[in-house]
Amino acid sequence: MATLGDVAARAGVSISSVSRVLSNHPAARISEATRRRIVEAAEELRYRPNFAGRALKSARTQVIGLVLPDLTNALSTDLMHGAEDEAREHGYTMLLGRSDALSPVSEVIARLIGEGRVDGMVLQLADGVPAAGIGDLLDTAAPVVLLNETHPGHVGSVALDDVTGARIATQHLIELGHERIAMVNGLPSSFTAQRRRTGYRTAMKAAGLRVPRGYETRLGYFAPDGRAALRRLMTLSPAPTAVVVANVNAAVGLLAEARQARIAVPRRLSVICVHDSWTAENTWPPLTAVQMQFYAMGRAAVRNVLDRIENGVLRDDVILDPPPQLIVRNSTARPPRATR
Amino acid sequence: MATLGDVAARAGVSISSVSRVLSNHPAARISEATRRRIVEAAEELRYRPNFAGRALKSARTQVIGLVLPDLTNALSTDLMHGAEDEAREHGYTMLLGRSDALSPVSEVIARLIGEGRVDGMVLQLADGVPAAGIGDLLDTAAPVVLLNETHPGHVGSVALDDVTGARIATQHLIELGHERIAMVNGLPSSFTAQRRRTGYRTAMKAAGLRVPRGYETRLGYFAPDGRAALRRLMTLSPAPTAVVVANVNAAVGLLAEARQARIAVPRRLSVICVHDSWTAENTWPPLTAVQMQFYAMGRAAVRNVLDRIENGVLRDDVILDPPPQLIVRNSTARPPRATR
DNA sequence: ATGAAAGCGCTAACAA
DNA sequence: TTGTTAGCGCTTTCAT
Repeated sequence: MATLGDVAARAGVSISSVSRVLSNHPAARISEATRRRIVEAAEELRYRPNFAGRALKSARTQVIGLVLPDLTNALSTDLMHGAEDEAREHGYTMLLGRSDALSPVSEVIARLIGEGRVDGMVLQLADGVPAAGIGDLLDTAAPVVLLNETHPGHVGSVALDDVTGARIATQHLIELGHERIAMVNGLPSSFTAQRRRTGYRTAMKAAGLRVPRGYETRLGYFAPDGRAALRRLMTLSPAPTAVVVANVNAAVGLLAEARQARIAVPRRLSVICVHDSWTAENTWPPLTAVQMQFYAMGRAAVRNVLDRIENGVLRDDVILDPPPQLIVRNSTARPPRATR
Repeated sequence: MATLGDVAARAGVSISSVSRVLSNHPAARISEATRRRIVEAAEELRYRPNFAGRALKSARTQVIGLVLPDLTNALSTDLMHGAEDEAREHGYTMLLGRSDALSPVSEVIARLIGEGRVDGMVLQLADGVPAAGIGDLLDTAAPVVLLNETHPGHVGSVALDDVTGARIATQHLIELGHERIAMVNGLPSSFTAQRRRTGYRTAMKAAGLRVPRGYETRLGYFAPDGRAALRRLMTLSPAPTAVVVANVNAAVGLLAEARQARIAVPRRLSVICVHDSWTAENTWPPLTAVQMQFYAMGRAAVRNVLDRIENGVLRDDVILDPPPQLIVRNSTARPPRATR
């Protein structure tokens, strides 16, 4: 690979002139002729600035890490796209990482920030990883912004408006005339699950509806969790006529379980979920969902990190605009006669 | 962040001794006492080797890039896990990248390899990106291994045994007694689609079955493509009694479309797909599928790159072991009476 | 307007 | 066994 020295030799100028021209130094006073010779030489040699050299000198990598617990979630895609778009517009590159049992958060942070691989990072903890344990990990050389999570004493987070999302979902069922509305939620330790629970309870309370014992399950966000939740709910008496599922993947599982148990959706049970993705369009019946703004969250998260890096601004963000949006498909309907 | 110099000062030794100890230099003859003092000092200062410094000196990053067109495919997860496991075992870090319209392959390669960010990379092209255009991009400073793709004159690729996978799927339908078997495939330009087509045709020919005009659609691997394919197939006369779908996402869409068009699966139409994922368990009916070995492919891809980097070995791999595996669920059955 | 030179953190060849 | 030193590619201050 060609270095600055190679380009300088070819253009017949000094290394520093080449550096000034190729890195668009603003205060560089370079004659047009020299500039042209340099640019030409660089192109001929297909010069590319060496990442390590630049990073070593400037103590900056122009890289932002995005660390997620599970990358194969249709929702992560939107998030990543938003983050990448925002990063690219500011001249940064995204480095996608994964955190799991084998590479715990502390290890990933040490590797990315401790070794100087990134200038900052966006971190989403896996459900069940207590934010409590990561306290001092957040006070590092580079800013860490938490996604859908807060940590006492740590400023720098971005979250969706989960409360509103769950409230919209619950209200939709209430408006259809349901009164026995259950909630299938994520683990109790999950930050988003707690907020979605608040949205659900707020809407129920505002409508003067009770939440009977057992109407809230908190088993997790995956398809098998949704299946298990439905089995549990249908043993209750009276059984719910509608259910708010806090996550689209769990809803897909719940719907499949309903088929198997011969519970007609939406005739006997209405199902709505928080989160939308292509899978929701391809269930049967197609899932009514509340679309959450993952793309916007991705952009906001990177903006939050960059504002910290470049302007020293500390901030907690909640994505209010655009707001969560109800997408009505076919898994919700009025409740069965008997209960009205 | 602490540097080698800091550690050296604290331990009262020279920088090079510290370097030797902390990077486990094999031929280093260091007294136990010194070694202990150094290790202690490093721990107290929470020393981490600076990535840029090390990379600049050694011209190695110990990073492998994994660049995929779309990371939110349940199948990519397995692939990534395999790649990461293999990389970690060899002391390498994975850098996940994405290639799409905004950051075309050439741009991504230039950035990762041209700027020296990775020591090698695994690249999967998006369907529809002609491999032809990437010729000289592959002759770079670092090895590029293609996933599910080959390029004339380029050695270094890893592929699944698509032919066998599609053959197994087709044979399953044949064994059930089907004779009018259609195939819903990916785009004609797709490498995997071509190979799966071969598997399908081989099985059909071996069984002495014809492939009537129109029985092969090649619209793509996404859910809407599967829907469109089904609509097209059902206008044919005679219509197929079974269909091999080349991808699980397309199969999910096809199944939803079948519901909507009131085509009973598997009573009137059997559906089997190549690829398995959690979504296949949660359709209705649950999808019979041929599981492909994505995890193994991920491991093999990284091994291929590392063998190239560390031993100079050039190789094209096809994952034969473990072989594709039939997972029978409920979307396949014997054909309807009339056709037997 | 251009060049010389120092130094970022690290490794390794060489010296002691 | 341990230390000194050069240099990887780059940016930037200081000279000219």
